[in-house]
Amino acid sequence: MDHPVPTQDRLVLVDAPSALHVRTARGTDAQASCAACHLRDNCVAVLADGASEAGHLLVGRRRLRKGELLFREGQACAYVYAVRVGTLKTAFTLEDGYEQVTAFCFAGELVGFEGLATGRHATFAVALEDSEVCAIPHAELMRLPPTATGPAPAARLVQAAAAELVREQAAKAVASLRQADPRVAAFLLALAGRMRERGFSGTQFELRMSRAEIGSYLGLTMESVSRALSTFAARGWITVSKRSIHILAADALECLSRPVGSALVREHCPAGQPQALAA
Amino acid sequence: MDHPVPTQDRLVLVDAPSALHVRTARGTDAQASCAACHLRDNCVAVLADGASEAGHLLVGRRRLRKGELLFREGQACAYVYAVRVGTLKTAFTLEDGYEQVTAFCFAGELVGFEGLATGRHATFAVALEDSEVCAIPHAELMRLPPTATGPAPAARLVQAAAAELVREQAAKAVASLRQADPRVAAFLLALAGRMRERGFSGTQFELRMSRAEIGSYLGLTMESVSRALSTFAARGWITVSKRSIHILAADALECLSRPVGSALVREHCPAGQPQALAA
DNA sequence: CGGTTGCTTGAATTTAATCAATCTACGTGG
DNA sequence: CCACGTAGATTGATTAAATTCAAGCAACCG
Repeated sequence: MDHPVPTQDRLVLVDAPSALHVRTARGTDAQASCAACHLRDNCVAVLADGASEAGHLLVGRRRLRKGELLFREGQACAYVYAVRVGTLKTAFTLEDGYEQVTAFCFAGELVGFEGLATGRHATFAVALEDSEVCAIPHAELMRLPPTATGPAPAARLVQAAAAELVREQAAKAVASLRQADPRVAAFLLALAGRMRERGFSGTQFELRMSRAEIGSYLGLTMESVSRALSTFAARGWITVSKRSIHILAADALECLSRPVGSALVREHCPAGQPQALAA
Repeated sequence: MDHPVPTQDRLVLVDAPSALHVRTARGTDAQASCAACHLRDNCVAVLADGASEAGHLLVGRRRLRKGELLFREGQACAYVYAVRVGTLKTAFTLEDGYEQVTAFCFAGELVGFEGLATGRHATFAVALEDSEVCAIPHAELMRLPPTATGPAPAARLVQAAAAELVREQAAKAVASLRQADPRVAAFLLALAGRMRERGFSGTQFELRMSRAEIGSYLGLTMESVSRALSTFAARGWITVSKRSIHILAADALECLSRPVGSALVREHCPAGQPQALAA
């Protein structure tokens, strides 16, 4: 059975029209306003803020300990989640019990989107470290009108969905690379880029996921991932110590990860100007 | 420069508040109402209809000849397209000039979504056969209020985006399978399923894309795709003649395509079922 | 008819998966 | 406090598979 609100024992949600608040059982108000959030400029879910003045939007926070589930496969989807702190992964279970990792989600990114398709989550989400998320009730969000400062939240949600789609397509392209090393290199670079976007170091960071999870995500075995990392380290491109990564030669990785296409000719676009929407 | 409307020389769009019409230069009105569309029940873009009574929505049709581009990479994205007739592919160009196919789009499906992320298309779309699409101006669509018959078009757009995302994740999972045959099997089954959804035969159909395109999509070489198809045919699971496919043993394909993880594997197919390529 | 495109098939090569052993860090319980 | 078990990671040897290179075939088109 699904809970109307992802309450944690000590977390109670209240309607807060002008500023988003979460009242905890401790009696303190956890500031849930996007305006005050440290992710203000990077969070996709800022869509939920600003809009709140016009309507009633209950945005709750939820703290997750490492390994804790945010939602499961098949669970009714009432919320879209914005990661505030930490890292999650989403995955689905294959018939043999093996799990296929579909995404890693960092602070400022949305999770649980896919559930909007059918109203039930197609994947499950797990915290890879202690994390905190904002739970945004998407049905209510969709009803909110445009704000003075921007388009309707719905539009921003669509935009976020499309961005997610693009990211997914890019990830699929990486997984389609035929060799292991380029895939891992591309993975590292993508990770570094996302870190940098969030204001963290793009050259030195901690992997929050296991080799096996990376492997699942990339379509490789754990061993292949490990070997690729070792290879990069042996060439002096990175240093690896357990899950701590230091990128020394991003350009070398970049060069390696550069996709080399399969033998597919550009049949439809002969040299010169590709034929398009006739002017 | 981008065009406010994807006009074709002989296609002129008119505002039609109560029913969506396209006036062609020939002077005839092409019925563009979703209500009268043969895809009525299957088209994701029905979201554009019904809503039209409340506001003004210009929906244009565009006919594409085989090989013609619907939009290019980098082009400003003013429309989301619904495929009415035919098949398209979307792809992006890799640095070496080869193309990475991201999706195949059949009648009743949406194309061009990814452009909403940044306002510019991340992929290009090409007709794989003579096709016809509806061009839906998404900015206008987003402004439309909820209809009597259902939620706001915006909500349905979000839903469609999420569905697209789920599809993409599933496709990525297929591309992550470590062997070629399961990938091709999964591809065939997915294709068959989509055909069936549209009311076509799920066992006998025509591939609209080349082996190379399938390969790009699946992360395989053309040769591997060809070999997989030959193998299936040799086992009597399908018949292949050029691009015509006849599925004889969907269950065998199903069993083969069932994703198998690495270390956690415990198999899997019930006794009697073809276990793998072992004859 | 000759050239092109797409597809199939074969043989050699390259590469990742698999199987297996080892090592470390870590938490638990004696 | 330390032995112990476990989980994650690394590395090596072997095997299995896809890619690559190459040849040939069939359909199509100007």
